[in-house]
Amino acid sequence: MKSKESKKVLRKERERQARRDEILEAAELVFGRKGYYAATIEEIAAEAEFATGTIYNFFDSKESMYHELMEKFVDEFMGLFESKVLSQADPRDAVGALIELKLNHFQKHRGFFRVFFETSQGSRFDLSSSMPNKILERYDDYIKQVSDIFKTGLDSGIFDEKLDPLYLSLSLEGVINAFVAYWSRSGIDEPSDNRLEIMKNGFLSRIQIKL
Amino acid sequence: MKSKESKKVLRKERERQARRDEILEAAELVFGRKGYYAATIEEIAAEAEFATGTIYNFFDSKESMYHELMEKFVDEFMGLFESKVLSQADPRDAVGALIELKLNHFQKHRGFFRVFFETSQGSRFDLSSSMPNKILERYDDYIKQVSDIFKTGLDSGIFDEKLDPLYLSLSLEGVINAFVAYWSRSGIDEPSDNRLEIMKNGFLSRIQIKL
Amino acid sequence: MKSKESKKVLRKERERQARRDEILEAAELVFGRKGYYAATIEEIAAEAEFATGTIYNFFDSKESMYHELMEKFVDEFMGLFESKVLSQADPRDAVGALIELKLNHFQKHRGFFRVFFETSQGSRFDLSSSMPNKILERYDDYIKQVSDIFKTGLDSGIFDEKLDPLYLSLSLEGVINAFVAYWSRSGIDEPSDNRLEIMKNGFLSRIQIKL
Amino acid sequence: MKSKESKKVLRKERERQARRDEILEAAELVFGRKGYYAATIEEIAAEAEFATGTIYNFFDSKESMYHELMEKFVDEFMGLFESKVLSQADPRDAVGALIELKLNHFQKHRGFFRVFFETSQGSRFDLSSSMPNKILERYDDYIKQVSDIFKTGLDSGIFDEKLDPLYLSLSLEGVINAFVAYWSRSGIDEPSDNRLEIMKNGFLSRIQIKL
DNA sequence: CATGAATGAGGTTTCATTCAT
DNA sequence: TATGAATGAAACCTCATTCAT
Repeated sequence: MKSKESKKVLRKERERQARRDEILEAAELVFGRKGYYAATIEEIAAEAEFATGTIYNFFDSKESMYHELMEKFVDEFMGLFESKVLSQADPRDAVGALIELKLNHFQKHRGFFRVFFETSQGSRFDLSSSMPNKILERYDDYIKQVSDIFKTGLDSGIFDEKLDPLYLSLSLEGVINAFVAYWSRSGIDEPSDNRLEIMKNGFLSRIQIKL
Repeated sequence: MKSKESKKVLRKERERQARRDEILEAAELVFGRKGYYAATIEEIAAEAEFATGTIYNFFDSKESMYHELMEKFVDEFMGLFESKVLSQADPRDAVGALIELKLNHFQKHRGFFRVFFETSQGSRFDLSSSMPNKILERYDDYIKQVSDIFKTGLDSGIFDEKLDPLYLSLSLEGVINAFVAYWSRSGIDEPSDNRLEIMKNGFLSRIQIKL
Repeated sequence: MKSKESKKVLRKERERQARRDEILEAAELVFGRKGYYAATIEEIAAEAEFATGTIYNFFDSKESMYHELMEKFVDEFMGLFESKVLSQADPRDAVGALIELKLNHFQKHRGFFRVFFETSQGSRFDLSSSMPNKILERYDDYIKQVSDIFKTGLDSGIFDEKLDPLYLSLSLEGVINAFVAYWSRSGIDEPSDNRLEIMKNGFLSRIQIKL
Repeated sequence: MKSKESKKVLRKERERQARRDEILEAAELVFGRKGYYAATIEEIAAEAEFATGTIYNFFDSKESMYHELMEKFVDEFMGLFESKVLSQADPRDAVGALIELKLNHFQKHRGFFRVFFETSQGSRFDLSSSMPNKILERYDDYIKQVSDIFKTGLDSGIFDEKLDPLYLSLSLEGVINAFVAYWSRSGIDEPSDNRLEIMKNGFLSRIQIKL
């Protein structure tokens, strides 16, 4: 049983974490709206309903806040990638799960997605910082894992043998990104099962062996 | 026959335009290297071998220079799109020509491509400005024209009828972008015929009616 | 006999004073380490093992805390000056006692000595405040008292008559300060009797009548 | 004979240097008035009659400006020390010249002297910066050179043999500093020959062999 | 009184833009 | 037109001080 004192400490710790998360959320919103440079700490603070200085009680700098956000974004995605995609035995299911995951994840982090995309496509904005490279490495790693899924499908004769796994992963990435961007642009918000079907059928049907 | 006076004016005008272009070229380089915000007028001026102030004899502001560059980028692409892609009678040739065009165009403007991509994917960096929207409109217009190509192919039974033209255009965009980004990231430079073949076969073979 | 109530009040008062002193001690440490500006209330609070806000239950501001510290430093010194130096009948003993006092006092408040020195040498850091001037006035007063010691010695033929009392006081100050600074710089800590002898002999032997 | 162009470049260079010097002068004034921390770039800029940003066309940062000033101060002093003091054959003349030099130099840089003193007495304000240590090293070097002067005098029997060279140098430093501070405090400005005599006689007569 | 998170004024620094030459 | 020094608005960040608990 925990002492009163220790409970109090825990509550404080929880509250602190909650405020941190609120700020991160605000930052995601503002970075998503404006991009890294045009976003100002003042705007993030206002969005989070705090004073400017308060932000610095939780984060060291604008840059580190951005990095944390980016990392959280990637971590969350990769966690789900492992649990929902890599766990699938059938490559077709894995690809389907991946499409679903990407659609959902980008739907959820709509605003920030664009900023992420900037950073993952060639190191933008601060070459001196090591973070973008870390992100890129993780991205390439992810691409490799997707390739392995396709490879399994190709080896087992499920997917058309004339295709290259890397080609397939990049294509899948590209197609999903293009659609997400398109839907995001057209301002339609609802996460539609319809979309999911379009993507799955569109992509999967193209690469499977025609019987 | 032109008068001496008018010839002189023309020469001056030509020279002015030449200097403008030099500056734009320098700007493309620097924006491509650093991104919009990290690029400074001073660096652009140095790259163009002019003084800082001189830039403002040709452009109103950093932003307008950027917009013009972007517009030029799009204009050039759309010009080629019309002359090389839309002119093709057979949709298969059109798609092939489009792939070739995009690869070449992005190869040529490698650095700026990233910046363009940032801006074309949703309105980035300055919502107050109307320019990004103009870009977006043109982009959507372009997508529509690509869709029409696919529609023609679907209607005439060349492409698999179960596919949606918009789906196909976005997919093509996405796939090419993903590959360009990947190749750009891996630092391999040579404009390879090989690549062109990979893309053409990879994409076209997937969507044509199997006989 | 004191009432219970009054005793309690006294105890509380004593405890309050004790906490004040702890804070002042911590402040002396931190000011000595970092100087006035680089010292932060947070660091002082941490050193005193209090929360930041608590400091303000005892002091109005960083500045007033600093002033009080400085005043305490001077008060303590002047108290000892009166009891140990001015009480000496023989000017030679008085000068010896003064040298000993300064060495000990600066040894004890080593860190803060530098900060004190900054402030005592002309009005440093905040001209709007009247406090530094009070310090300077007391310092000049002290110099006058030291001069009187020398004057007594000169009048009674103990010190060489050709010397000026003010000259002698300032010289004594300067010589001691230079040595203290030198020893402090070289990092040697031990309060050495040796040093005391060096200073006493060095200074006194120079100014006494040679027989 | 120089070309017109090269003359122009030289003139520009001279003017730039002149403006740099004006800023340094303003900085010396303000640092002298307020100390390093309380001095603001804005105040320095105002004093130099420039806009805030202009300062940064000449100096990298507040800190580097301060360092340059300090270094200039020391360089100038050390240059004169070599040419006017070390050149003296007779140690008595050397000591006399040193006293004169210090009085003049501190008279000239009255305000900054206090700041210099802060920094040379134990490293104040930014321990992470390497400059204060460099200053301290140079100061200790200087003390060593002064010691050598006294050593020469002691070895040749001019000064009283019972004295220690290091003791003498530190004493000389201390005495002069105390006097300069005193005179500076009392607000009397004129560089008086009288003062020079007081110092020379007061110090030199004390340490020479009485015949 | 003690706490420590929140505040926001103020300082340093950058850089697009202007303007006198 | 070309120049590049000067400008000053605006951004990031620190830290003395306040205040609700």
